[in-house]
Amino acid sequence: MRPTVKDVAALASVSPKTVSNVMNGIVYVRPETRSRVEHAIAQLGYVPNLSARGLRNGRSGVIALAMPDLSTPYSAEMAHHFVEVAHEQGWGVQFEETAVEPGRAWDLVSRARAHLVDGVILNPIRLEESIVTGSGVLPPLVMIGDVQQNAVDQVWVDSFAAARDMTRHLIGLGHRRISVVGVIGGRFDTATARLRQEGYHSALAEAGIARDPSIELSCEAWTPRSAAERVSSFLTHHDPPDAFFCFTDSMAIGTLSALWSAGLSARRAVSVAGFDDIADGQFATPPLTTVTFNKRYFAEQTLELLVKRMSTPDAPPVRVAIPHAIEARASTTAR
Amino acid sequence: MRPTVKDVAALASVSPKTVSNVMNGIVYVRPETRSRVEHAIAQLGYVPNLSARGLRNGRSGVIALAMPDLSTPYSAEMAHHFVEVAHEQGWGVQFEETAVEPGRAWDLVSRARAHLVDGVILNPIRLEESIVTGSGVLPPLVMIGDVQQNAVDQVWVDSFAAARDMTRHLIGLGHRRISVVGVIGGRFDTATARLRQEGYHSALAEAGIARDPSIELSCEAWTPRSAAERVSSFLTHHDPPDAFFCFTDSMAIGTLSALWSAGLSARRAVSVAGFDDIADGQFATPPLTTVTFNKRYFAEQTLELLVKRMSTPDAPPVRVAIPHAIEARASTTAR
DNA sequence: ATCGATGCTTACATCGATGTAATGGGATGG
DNA sequence: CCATCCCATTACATCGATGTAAGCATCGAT
Repeated sequence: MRPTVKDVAALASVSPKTVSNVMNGIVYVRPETRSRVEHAIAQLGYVPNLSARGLRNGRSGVIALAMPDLSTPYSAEMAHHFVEVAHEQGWGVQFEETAVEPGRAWDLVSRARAHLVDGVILNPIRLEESIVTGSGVLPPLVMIGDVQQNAVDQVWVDSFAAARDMTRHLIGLGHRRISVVGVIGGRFDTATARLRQEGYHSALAEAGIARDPSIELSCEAWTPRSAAERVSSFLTHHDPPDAFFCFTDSMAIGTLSALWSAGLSARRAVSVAGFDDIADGQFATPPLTTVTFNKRYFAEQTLELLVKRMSTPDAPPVRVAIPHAIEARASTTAR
Repeated sequence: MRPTVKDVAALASVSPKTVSNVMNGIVYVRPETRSRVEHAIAQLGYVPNLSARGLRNGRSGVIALAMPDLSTPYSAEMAHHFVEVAHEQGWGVQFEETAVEPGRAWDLVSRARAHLVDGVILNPIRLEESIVTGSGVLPPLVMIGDVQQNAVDQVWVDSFAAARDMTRHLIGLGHRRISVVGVIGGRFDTATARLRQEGYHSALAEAGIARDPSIELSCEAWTPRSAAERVSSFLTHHDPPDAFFCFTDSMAIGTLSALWSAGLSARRAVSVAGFDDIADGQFATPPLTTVTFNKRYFAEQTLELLVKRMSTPDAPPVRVAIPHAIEARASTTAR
């Protein structure tokens, strides 16, 4: 049977509350009493029951992180940083995946309200209306990503500006016929895709390049497979463009693969750029030019917002933009 | 203020316990009463407080997953499957990373004992003696990976056999001078590296090929970067081998990158094989030959063991091996 | 020596859900 | 029409930690 405060108290000949005082360290406890209690704790191997503590003071010390799909390298890197930063501050992190089925995000928010988690970091693909307009009070919640809303705190990278900057970069290298991979289309429509597409259009416009819908390629999913298939089928019917700007590194990797299959060396013939700066992008062949941002900083800012929100639930929502930059590597070259 | 069973009970004109009975569904409740209660629950937006429930019946409904580094594609894919399988069975999953600092795994086990999690899935790199020999009772615990022990349940892929099979595959393609990447050496020493190295040696021996320590390359970490650096420096001093067998796909990707930088096309000149079958391996250039296994099945088996362990803590430990296979792709070709 | 103040420690109630044992109402059979 | 049994429902206690307010020393000052 696991020892409780009672057992510790009995062994140390004090009351349960004194044990609690020793552990929480807010109230002053005589040094001699303290050491007796600490000794008893060590001797019994006592560990506080967090369910009981959570019930009593309404905090579990756990936050939830909801991402569309944990298995993608991008999500994994973000998750890594969130777990690290949270851990350093004493938080546990519980995971959810939201892409698997609709409504998952809502489940999660419910669980938050069930007090198993004290707050939620949510990365929606689309705006789940149910969350923001949901009946009742929302748990402390920070959204990450591009979804446009102003009901809750949000941390994001400016997809529009970043996509515009990347397109400018490609234009600066002398490319004119720049294909984009991952635009909205078919069943696929996300805030992120929309914004990146607009950023691309904006850069084209300012350079006086006409849009060509036939080289704006949509994918069923933002995966290497989907991009590879789309680009392959494109290449069988069209001349290769000067460059491919893929809306994620994963799709860029798929695109490189498709070019390789088609016998086109990305270095010589066609530039390829990505977005997200995932670790493996540096080791693609050739190393991938991409949009980078400080993921660790992103996680820190998000957690800071979340913790603030916990203490001041009624403060007006805040939006924080994380700076981005173009990381030029060998996959994009001058024409 | 969040509604409680009491509020629901009052609204439905029943007792709190009846509300509980409706929700847990074990005791029969008259349909009319049931619907009245359900209506009240919906109307109030009632969600049970899991801390309270956890306190009362000693279960939190959450398990912990501890992996060395969540940001690697391999860990991410495994994590994805664990989260999915667990979710389907109603479990929440809490994450920990163990590679960051020694002792992290032990913290985790403590937290388990604190009843915030009902069980732990642990992927150690080395055997943390403290865990198995640790004082007191262990929480329900399943280890995944190659670490040799027989104190607790374990699920694993037979690294020795798989590495032997892959080496046989390369030998079968006509390769004789087969370099391995990721062997133990320097500060780096893991059970997995050791077993894969032994499997490699075993296949060499049965083919009558002499071992050549100068082509057994150790890396500081099992990352693309580390492998790329190691292989690059190797290639500046030695002739390229017939093939590289990398102990993970991540290292294989780094190796491909190094070969590319050195101006060697992996397709024509040098075969490269990996291990783990991460998603991006298929989209490497060329697509990566690798050791594959059913990750979803791995997760299912692990969770099954964990749940069994929860109900029968004193049953003898079990070890489950997950079948593996060689997935031959374009990165390995006949000589 | 007594009063008051200071401050460590204690008893008790509480958080919310649920197992246990008792209660009450209704149906059935004689 | 009454006794009996059955079963849905209820009152109460409980899980473990901790806030609240009372209690009890000890010490200093008058």
